[in-house]
Amino acid sequence: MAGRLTSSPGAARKSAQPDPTSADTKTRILDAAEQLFMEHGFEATSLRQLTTAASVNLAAVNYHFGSKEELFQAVLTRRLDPMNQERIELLQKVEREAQGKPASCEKILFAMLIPALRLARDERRGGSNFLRLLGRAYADPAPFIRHFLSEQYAEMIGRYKEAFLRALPQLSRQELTWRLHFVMGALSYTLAGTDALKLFAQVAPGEKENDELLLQRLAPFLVAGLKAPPLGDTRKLELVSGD
Amino acid sequence: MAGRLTSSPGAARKSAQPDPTSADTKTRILDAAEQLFMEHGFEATSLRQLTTAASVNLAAVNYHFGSKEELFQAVLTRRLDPMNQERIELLQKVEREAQGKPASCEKILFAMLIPALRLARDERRGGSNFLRLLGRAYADPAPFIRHFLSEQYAEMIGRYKEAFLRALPQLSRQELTWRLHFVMGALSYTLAGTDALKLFAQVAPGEKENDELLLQRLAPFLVAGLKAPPLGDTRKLELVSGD
DNA sequence: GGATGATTCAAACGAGCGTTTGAATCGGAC
DNA sequence: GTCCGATTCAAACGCTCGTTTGAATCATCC
Repeated sequence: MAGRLTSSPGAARKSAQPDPTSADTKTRILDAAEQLFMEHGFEATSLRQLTTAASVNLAAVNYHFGSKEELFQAVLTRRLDPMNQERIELLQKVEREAQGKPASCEKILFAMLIPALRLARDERRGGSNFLRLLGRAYADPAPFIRHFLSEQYAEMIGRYKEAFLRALPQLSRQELTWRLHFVMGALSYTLAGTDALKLFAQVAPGEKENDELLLQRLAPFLVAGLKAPPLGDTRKLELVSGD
Repeated sequence: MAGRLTSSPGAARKSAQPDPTSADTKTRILDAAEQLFMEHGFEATSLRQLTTAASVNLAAVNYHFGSKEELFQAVLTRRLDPMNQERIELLQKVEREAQGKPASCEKILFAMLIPALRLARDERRGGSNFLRLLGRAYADPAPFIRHFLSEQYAEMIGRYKEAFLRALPQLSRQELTWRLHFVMGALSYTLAGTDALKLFAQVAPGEKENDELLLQRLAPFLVAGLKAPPLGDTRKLELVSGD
């Protein structure tokens, strides 16, 4: 048996150009996995098609990552870690600029959206492919994916919740928890979308509906939802009354 | 070979009680499939565990439904068809009561949510299990699922879009298309949720956060988002400016 | 230039998959 | 009581899966 976990295996190589075929084996696997997991999902992507697409040997995945599951986590962590770190830093900057006063709801939300948008526009970091993968991972029932994501998101979400609580003092902590849930839902569903959009059709096909325009439409929707009067302030909804 | 597709195979039986083990074979398969597809997703659910859970023979799925994919569609269609039909009827009722004037945004939205809520509360129709399955199906990349869902939803969504257009004349058709997309995102993500909620934790564990309360929180959020001023009315968001 | 450890490779492993088969069984009609 | 189509059943088919193995290759240092 080769020394699979004795030391970080990829330590021998030196540089990595953005050339698709000449890159590091590890990187080639990650790139192909990002693409294929996004297109077909985790379960429906086989290591054989993945390693073929990456032009590496079948055994390379288990050698470099240990297992298919660990590969999936590596694919996510490569982009998610820096993105969430950037979100935290941006939030800190927003709060610094507010000088003790609560930052505005809009600015907090933008601090959350901007790193996602930057990532989507950066082809060197997977472009919008990765965000679509992330949106789908969010809805995946596999327990290891759910546990992994909740760990990756816990700190970032916690910090944003505190910031929103100060910006929206009329909301109880519980009410805000729900609304952040809705925000993440609309966001991840939208990012995962593209073809789901065809449900609603009529988006002019020639028009470049790029990610920036998308978030420009999403932001006002979410800000208005976050600022809506909480449940108790309006009359109770009459749901499920008799016909 | 038995006459697999010569006539509707289940036509010999007569009555079906809600007893879990004494029901129709077809029904037992559908019930088990609903549960397992919800828990593990389509790909990760094997016909062997499914037929074992339903206490039927392995071959019964192919005999009664033809294939695993067709079974999945049958699981969806059993609940989705009536629910979307109810949504359409409820919308017609709302528009009738408005007597020519555009119906209010709230009422249109409620007409969409109420059938989902009714289904969620009806244990005989799968309760909230099915809605969770539906939320996950919405994010599934498998093409046959996406095509199937877009067909199932096309008419309902189209009618609601026209109604919302009248209720929200300040929105362009394109803007509304996006907002309905966000609405469906928040809705399906929320319905698929349950354990995703633990991302945000702190929802008191003893408290019965049932589906009614959930939609009571979701509705004001969505209404506010739908009514938000469209993009052009506010200053352009300054995304991705330099630091 | 031989030793050493990291990496790649072809091949195989055992398991589980969706589906098919053909016989056994059932239940009502005649 | 016999027939017949509908249904159930145990067994197998062919295939693909993720993973493992042990030898071959490569790069590096002494």
